[in-house]
Amino acid sequence: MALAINSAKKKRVFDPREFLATIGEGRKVVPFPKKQAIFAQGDAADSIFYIQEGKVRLTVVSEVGKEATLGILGEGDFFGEGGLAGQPLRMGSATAMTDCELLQIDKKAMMLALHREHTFSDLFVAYLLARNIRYEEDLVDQLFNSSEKRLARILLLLAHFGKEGVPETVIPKISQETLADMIGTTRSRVSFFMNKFRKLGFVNYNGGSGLQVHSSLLNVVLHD
Amino acid sequence: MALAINSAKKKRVFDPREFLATIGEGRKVVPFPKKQAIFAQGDAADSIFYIQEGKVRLTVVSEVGKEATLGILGEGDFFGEGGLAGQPLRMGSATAMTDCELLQIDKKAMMLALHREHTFSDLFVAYLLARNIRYEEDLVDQLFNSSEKRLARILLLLAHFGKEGVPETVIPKISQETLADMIGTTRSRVSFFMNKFRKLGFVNYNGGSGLQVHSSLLNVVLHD
DNA sequence: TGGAAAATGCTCAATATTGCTCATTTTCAA
DNA sequence: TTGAAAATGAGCAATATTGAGCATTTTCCA
Repeated sequence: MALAINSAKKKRVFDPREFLATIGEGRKVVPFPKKQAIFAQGDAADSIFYIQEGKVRLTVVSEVGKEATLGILGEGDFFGEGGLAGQPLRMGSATAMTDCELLQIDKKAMMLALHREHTFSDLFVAYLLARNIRYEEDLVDQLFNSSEKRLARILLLLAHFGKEGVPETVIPKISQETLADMIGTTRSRVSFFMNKFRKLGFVNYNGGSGLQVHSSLLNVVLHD
Repeated sequence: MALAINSAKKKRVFDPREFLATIGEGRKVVPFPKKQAIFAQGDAADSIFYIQEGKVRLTVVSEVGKEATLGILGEGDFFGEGGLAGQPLRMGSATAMTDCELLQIDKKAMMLALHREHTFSDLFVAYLLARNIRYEEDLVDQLFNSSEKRLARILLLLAHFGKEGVPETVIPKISQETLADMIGTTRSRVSFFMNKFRKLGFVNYNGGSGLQVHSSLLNVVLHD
């Protein structure tokens, strides 16, 4: 499903970690081992998270049990902010994809922090704006593109989800099932297109754990 | 296409209009007659808008000329905020659906205003959070539901897009073409489902300009 | 009010997508 | 290392969707 592969890695004039550390009460650093659930759909939404380290996957499960992946977030991203908008319960689940170090902030403490420090408030607004733009792009992608193009787009995004600025041509392990959940199609389809892409030389993956993406070639798929 | 029928009508502890009026420089009230373009995809994005009165439609056009409607906004909504996040150009177009009275605020003035008044900053953050939630819902809708369900959902949302709290059972004039753009399908499909819904008694529309929605019945479609 | 433009309802063939199933291959923890 | 679980590649019939075209009906403005 239309995944948001965020990574709020901007030039750091202001270090949110440093500021967040100054929130006394209502804040704690929590480590999560790989695969652990951070929160589940339906839990009370009384805190928000900031990723200090690691990758987190956000998912939603439909009434009939279908799963969608709404985003894969990385260092510098916030998540679980729905509570701030008055949502009493988590609308989806969050799971650690790698070992993570998260900063968990109580809703109340977060609101106070937003008032205390303009720079922090600015950072949060910037984050929300970026997230909005990303959701909008995902939506547009869903509305305009076929599942083949959506797959190509997600692969490209994943390929650039590497370290600071350095495009990874090798995508970390990700199952076809998850890819299907990300672009809103079935695993059949993903398998079909992945093999097509492979035969055409757009991607490379042979048993090995890594998936190699040839960005410029995949771009062709995206733009017809 | 996955339209966001927003309407930021909350309890008003703080009147944004009043505060916005105090921004001296860099702010002006602009009237837009029905159907007039407010800005177009590709324009410079150097201001943001606040809707004082009227309805505005946000659209995007794809490379191949397909059009998507990203949202229909109403009183109390902001739009064109992409510039605040650093987007130099408009990523889509905004058009007045009715006669509108908009407050246009320069990017710089907006940023100053966010600093000057905490309450305003809070309001804007709340708006962004609400928008995020809405985009997320639209995305989930796209990922999970068939076009028939998406149409049902949009009709329900439009039906509740009325005056403060009072659900409208009659939806203002909206073409099947626009509906198709909103849910990401073709007019054929919309025509097909609209007639199906009509035959089943879920909606009513006979030439007359209004479309009547039987919410509880349509809800059945949505939940199978 | 007369027309032109827009919107609607329908049909149809060509595709795309789903939702299975099944046989292998890979991965991973005990 | 080994066995169970997860992931993959394929095939296939049933559906859903697209993208056209075309005849009416409605809308709306000059």
